[in-house]
Amino acid sequence: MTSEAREAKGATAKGATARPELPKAYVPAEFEAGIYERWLAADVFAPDGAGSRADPSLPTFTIIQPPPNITGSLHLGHAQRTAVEDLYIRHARMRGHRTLFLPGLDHASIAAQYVLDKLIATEGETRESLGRERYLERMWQFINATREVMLTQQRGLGASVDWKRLRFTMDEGSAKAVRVAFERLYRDGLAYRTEALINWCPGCRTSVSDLETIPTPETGTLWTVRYHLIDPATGQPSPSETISVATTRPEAILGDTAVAVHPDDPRYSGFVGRSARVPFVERDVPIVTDAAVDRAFGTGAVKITPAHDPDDYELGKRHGLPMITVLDDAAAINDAGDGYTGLDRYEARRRIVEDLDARGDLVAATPHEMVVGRCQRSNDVIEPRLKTQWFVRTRPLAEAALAATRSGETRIVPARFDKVWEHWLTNIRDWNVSRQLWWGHRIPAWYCPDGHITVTSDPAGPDACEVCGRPASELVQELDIFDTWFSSGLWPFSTLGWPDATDDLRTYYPTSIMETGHDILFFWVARMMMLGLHLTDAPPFHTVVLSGLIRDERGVRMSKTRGNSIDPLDVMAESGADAMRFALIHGGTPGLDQRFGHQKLETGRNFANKLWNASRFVLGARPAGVPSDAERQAPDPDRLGLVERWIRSRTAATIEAVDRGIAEHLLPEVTRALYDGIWSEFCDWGLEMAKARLADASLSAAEREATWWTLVESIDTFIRLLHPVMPYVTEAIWAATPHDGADPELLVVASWPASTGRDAAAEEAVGEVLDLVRGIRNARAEANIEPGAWLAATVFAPDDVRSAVSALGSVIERLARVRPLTVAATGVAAAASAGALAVVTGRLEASLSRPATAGAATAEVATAGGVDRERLERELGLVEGRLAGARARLADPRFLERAPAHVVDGARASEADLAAQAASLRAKVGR
RNA sequence: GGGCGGCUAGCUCAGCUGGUUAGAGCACUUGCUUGACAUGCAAGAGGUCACUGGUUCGAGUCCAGUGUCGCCCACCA
Repeated sequence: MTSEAREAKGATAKGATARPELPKAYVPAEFEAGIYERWLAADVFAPDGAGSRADPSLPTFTIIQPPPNITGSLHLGHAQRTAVEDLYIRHARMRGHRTLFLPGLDHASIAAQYVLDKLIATEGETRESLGRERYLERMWQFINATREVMLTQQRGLGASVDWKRLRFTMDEGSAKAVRVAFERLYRDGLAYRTEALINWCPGCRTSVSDLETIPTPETGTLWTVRYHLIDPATGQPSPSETISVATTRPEAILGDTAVAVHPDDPRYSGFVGRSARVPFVERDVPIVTDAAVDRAFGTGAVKITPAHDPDDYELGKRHGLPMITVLDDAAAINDAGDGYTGLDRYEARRRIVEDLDARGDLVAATPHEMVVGRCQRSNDVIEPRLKTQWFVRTRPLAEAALAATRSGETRIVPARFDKVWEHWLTNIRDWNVSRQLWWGHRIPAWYCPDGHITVTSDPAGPDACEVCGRPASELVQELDIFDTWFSSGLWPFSTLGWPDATDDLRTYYPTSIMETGHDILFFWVARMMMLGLHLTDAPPFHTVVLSGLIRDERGVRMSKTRGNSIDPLDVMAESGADAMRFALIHGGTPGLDQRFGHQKLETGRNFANKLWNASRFVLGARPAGVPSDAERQAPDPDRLGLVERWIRSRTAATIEAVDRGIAEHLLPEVTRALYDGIWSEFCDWGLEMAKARLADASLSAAEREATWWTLVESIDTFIRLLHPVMPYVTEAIWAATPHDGADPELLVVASWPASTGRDAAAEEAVGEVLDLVRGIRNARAEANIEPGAWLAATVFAPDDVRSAVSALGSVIERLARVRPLTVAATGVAAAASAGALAVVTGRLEASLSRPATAGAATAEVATAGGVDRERLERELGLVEGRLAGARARLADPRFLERAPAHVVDGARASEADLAAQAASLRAKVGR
């Protein structure tokens, strides 16, 4: 039967298509898209998909994707998120777990409005000009476009998500979860409405949380202003009696309701209890004492504006001071600021300073280093301001979150973030969840004319005021929406159907790993934890894995405005998704930021290319006796030589290292183990040794087949191990490699390899021989032997390794380019023959010379002086140095006494080897 | 004002619970179209592990402190 006929028959018999050959060139763009389509067609991503091979008796493994903001396209940070999450998911899937990787998108209310406002501005529109309804229509239109871009990017990355479970924080499921969550919190006394000092962004026209207020250092001005005391006799300000206060915000004068001094400050003791007149508004305010006043700052007297400063607010509450709001939504002066009404805050400031100066009450103006809060989104200076808003009481929620991490129920990786977590949750303040925006979930609270509050999760709203029974028709719903992070905070369970007791919730919750950037630990992770524990009675995830941020090649944080952001699609088009995933994972030390640049991508692409070509070689080296459609089989254990045993042992070592890396969440260790195992060991040595075996005519056909099956086995193992990192190239190779009956059609659902165990004897013997090969190559290079020249060699080996060296003869010949090769007992030729190159490595030695040829009697290869002394002297120096070190250590009784036995034994063995090596080298150089 | 992190080869970074000679990629030098791969192969050069002190038989690794860069938290007018 011809091979073609056999292949055709095999294909027919098994009903399978013939294995394709790997194309010669590795071009990721040519196969990546097709492979993703095959995965989708086979329905292998979903835990309950038709192609799933999960073992239902194993625990489920769930990752809910941190939903990217729907405001635009994905950047490299998202790509990194996805790469890491997909690695965990693919690994768990191959281990047979039912895995759910649930994709999603976040409506990002404030960020989305910020982007859309800019967009409609180019069309000559504003939020106000459109009105709430048309604005929201416009928003949906906008996000329906961005959504497609983002989902395309996700597919390109190779994310093995369950698309039929795709969720959005503005979908009906999320809306319901938000309503129910809020009602629960309200009924449990954990959500309340009150007037409080909040952070107001005049640009976004909304309040923002403390986290969204970025403290920004700035050089401002500290103005010293004179307030006139009231003369008790006349009730009028005294021209001469004054008290000077310092302020960085003169416009806030308009809202002053007191002047405060320290109770023990002798400078002002006479003023306490009297009144001072606030300029412009001509209001008389008391001079009060409060220990919060810093006597050393400014003049030691401070003007108090309770409605516009957090310190003043607290002080005002303590002293029962009136709170006068002087700024409107746009941060212009309102009606309370008589004479300045309508002026922008900074214009008002300028005018007030001028006017104070004109009155002669401006004492000083000095530059002042200070910190102002700016809006995370718009960068506007935040104004503290009194507003009636909804808050979530965080203290009890935070305590539960702390208990979960302290007990180890939930673990944070890397562990050092525990401290940050503890500190933040211990000092947490109540969470302002009201936003005066339109794009988001409207707060389900209704108010009746008497001011009663009714909260309900019923989408139709309440029937009546739950306090006084007024009918629904008289109630008005809150206009404010929720902070976008409120819906995100429900994400791990709202996506699984909560508040309903769905199958998904029961099966996949709590989730396994929450992987995200450390920059949103508080914004998001802490809130999911707090809300999850309260609403579902379970911590929403077992492990929090915090990744670093992606920076550009110069270490600058990537952003679109800086113009240094990279579109993952561009990267993938150029280098392939695999290369990008490898680079992102390889550089992602847990919790640390990484710089990302071209060279790292090249490393990834080259690595994929290496594996591709190694696979091509192995597949092409199939011995004649093995049919092309043969099922994959383990190599015959009775026909394994040292080379095969070494390859299998090193492959097992790679499996172990990869398993360890994943278990410990040290993903760069995973890629490092794969890179070294595949490239530096398997390709550089394993394949090269195997070539010698495959070409060795003295071996039986069965032995050569065992060699080949060993290579196939390693390739098979490597593509399985590498699949979670580089899913495409490994799947492509899988299609071309032999499989057995237990293997599925697609690698994505193949089983995870198990270590076949290490072979210490083989590793040791081959290791010694490889050292010798390196030594010979080195000597040849230094002696300027032509690379192609064959030298005759005698290898001297101690008794216990001599047979191993002999068995590896063909390997040594091929790799060191020596022939003929003779193996002799150590000590047979202690002194090198004249003109021969001497090589001493570890316990092995070699002597190299020109093979005798018909025409030339000379066998000299070394430099004119016979042995090349210089090199041997240098080696001897090194060895003697190490020997001296080893002896010094062994001479120290405290070392012998206190170091553990295996360390001492190791030192003794090393001393013996070094001594022998030194003796041999000394003999060679004639010392 | 607290807290955390980085500081290791020219560049970018590994180095887990302390154990002989500190690694990789890129860049560099020399030489190779060796029938898997020039997206490659071989050989090589390059580091007082920021500094000071301590613990230890032994410190890049642990402790204390210093410097420097960066990040997080924090209501001083």
